[in-house]
Amino acid sequence: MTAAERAVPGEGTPAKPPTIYDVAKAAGVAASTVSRALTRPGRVGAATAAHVRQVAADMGYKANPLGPGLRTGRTSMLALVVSDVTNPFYAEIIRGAQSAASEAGFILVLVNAQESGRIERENLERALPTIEGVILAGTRMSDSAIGVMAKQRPVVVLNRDVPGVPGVVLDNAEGARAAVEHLVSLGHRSLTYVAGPEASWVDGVRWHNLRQAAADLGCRATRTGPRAPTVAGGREAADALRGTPPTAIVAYNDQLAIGLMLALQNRGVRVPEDTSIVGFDNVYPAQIVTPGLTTVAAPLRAQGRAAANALLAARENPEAVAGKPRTLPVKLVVRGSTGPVRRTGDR
Amino acid sequence: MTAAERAVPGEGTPAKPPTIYDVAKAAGVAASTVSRALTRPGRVGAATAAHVRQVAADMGYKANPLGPGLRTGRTSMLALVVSDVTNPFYAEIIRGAQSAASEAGFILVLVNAQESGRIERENLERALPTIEGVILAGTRMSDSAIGVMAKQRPVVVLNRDVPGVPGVVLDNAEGARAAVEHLVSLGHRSLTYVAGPEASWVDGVRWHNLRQAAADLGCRATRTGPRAPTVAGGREAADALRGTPPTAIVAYNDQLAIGLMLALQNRGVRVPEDTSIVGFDNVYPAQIVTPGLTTVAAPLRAQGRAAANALLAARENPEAVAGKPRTLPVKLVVRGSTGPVRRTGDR
DNA sequence: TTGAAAGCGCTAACAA
DNA sequence: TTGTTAGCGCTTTCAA
Repeated sequence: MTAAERAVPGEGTPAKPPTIYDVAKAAGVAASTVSRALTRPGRVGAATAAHVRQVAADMGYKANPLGPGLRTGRTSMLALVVSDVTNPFYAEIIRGAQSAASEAGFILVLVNAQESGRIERENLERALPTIEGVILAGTRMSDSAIGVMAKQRPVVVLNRDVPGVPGVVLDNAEGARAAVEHLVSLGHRSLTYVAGPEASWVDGVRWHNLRQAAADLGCRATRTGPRAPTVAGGREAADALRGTPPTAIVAYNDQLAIGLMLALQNRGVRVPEDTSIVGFDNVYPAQIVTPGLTTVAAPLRAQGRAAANALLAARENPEAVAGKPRTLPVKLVVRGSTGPVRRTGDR
Repeated sequence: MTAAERAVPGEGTPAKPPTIYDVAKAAGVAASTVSRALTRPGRVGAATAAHVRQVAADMGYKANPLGPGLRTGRTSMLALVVSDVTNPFYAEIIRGAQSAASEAGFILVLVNAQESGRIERENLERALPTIEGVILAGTRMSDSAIGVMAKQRPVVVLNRDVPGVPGVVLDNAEGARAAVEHLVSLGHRSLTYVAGPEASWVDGVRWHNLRQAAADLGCRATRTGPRAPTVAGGREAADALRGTPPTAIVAYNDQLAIGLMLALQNRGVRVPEDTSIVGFDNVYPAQIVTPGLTTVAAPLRAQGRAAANALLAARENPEAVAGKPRTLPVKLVVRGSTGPVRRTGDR
């Protein structure tokens, strides 16, 4: 009986996938022998192994990871938590985590928080017993809640420094410096930072580094916000910028920068002639707006990969990965949204 | 002993989540009683039930779905297959499927094909034994391969008509008609359709309907392509459009339309003054480009939800859902990329 | 109303 | 080298 024959029995009745016992019976050996032949080829007679593998292949047998998972807790599943799947920021992170996971034979469970702490908690709790580790790409959990979870399962945090929990962050200092240097080289002597969410660790770091770099390079830096890290938030920020807008704006992220740019343009402000705008992340839409957005590019996909790999490493050896978060380099991508200062010394 | 105390025992040693036996022992009842108290409150004494629930809550007990999953195959997991997570087209679909799944107490496993049939097959095979059903949002599988899989697990296909497999499609006829009507009302008397991938079911349907609508409304329709359904594909299409571009272009999807628009603008073509452009889907970037893209909006999130719900329904009653795919309405969103014809009768 | 026991698919440990 | 057995966490019989 071939795989195809088994797969299409009556008609509507979904054919159950074959179990290891089906294979064992068909091959005339014990189930443990099948298991060994498939997972530990060395520990079984060559002829038997070949035969078993042949039979298993014919039947289309796939070991159900739930079986051993029950014993060992090894389900070959990882969870990735994002605050909103719809946010392009997560797209490349998801992709990176996905491919690293699947290369290691793992399945990726996507937990979408839908920007709600409650939904995040519910979904994560539901997934938790099933999975072997968690990547927190965007979360509303507190540091202490993360710490508690990290006691139960390996956890890797992205773009956040949670003491005692391994993390992958970006070189925000370098990014801020590059952005300011670029603006200064264009003749800008002051800039306005449009802040993101108040609670955001990254926001604090970015503003700190920006101010630092500005001070070092003789540039005045002011801060406005906080705003939601979205296009809508950017539009609001533009509305709040009454009168003549600043000559240079650095936004918390690309989404905010794009909203800002669109709203300012709508108001008749020319970008970059009147106002230069810089974002962070180099999200996909940044290259699609007109003019293209100058931005501090984050290696998003690499970040996703790094997170998944760190998790897999933590699974093997929980002690090894703790400590300082891993820092990934960033680089400034210059597009059309930044240009030389035109106006001189306005307020 | 409270949940917190159990959660943080030694230090580094990850605390195992409590099993039903832990709860049973703590509550002084049999495991089966715990199970009943938690899942079938009616079939257990009121006092016992309350007590057990209290103890379970204190210990932070969550039933591990893998246990019963082993018996019944009910793992409370659904898989969603997309050809590329990075594609904004899938963002809202993922979100819709995710929320419908999690409302039903299901976990969503994300299978990313990375535009490769091989990777898709590997990832899906790995996930298959674990999951209860599959949503194929974007797949390279053949109709027959899908049919075979549908015999083993409930399957729902998006934007494709696979005989015998439940599906959720868009009202492409209505969409095409709306697009053509809009263009005709602006004075356009001819349009060019830039086709998407050759193998795409949707592409065929869109072109067919477009031609039909154009014929009905006295408009000439020509076709060019096929192109990759991406911004890059759109740029290539623009390059291939030598000489004066058509006065009206309808693209296979928004991505293609955006690439087309950016490349044409780059070449000095004004949109919509020289050329009007219409896309399909109303993907997020469509509202961010300048001018905004006129597009046939698909209820992407609703589609994701509908697919997940159809899958859950199929799980209960496999026979009920087969038959004609469910059709979701679309509507034209008019933005700045379309305008009245300026030039007259150029070839 | 409650408890005891069996079994889901698999593999590790023990026997032969 | 191979087979037998036990047990992972849970629910569902079957008994009490």
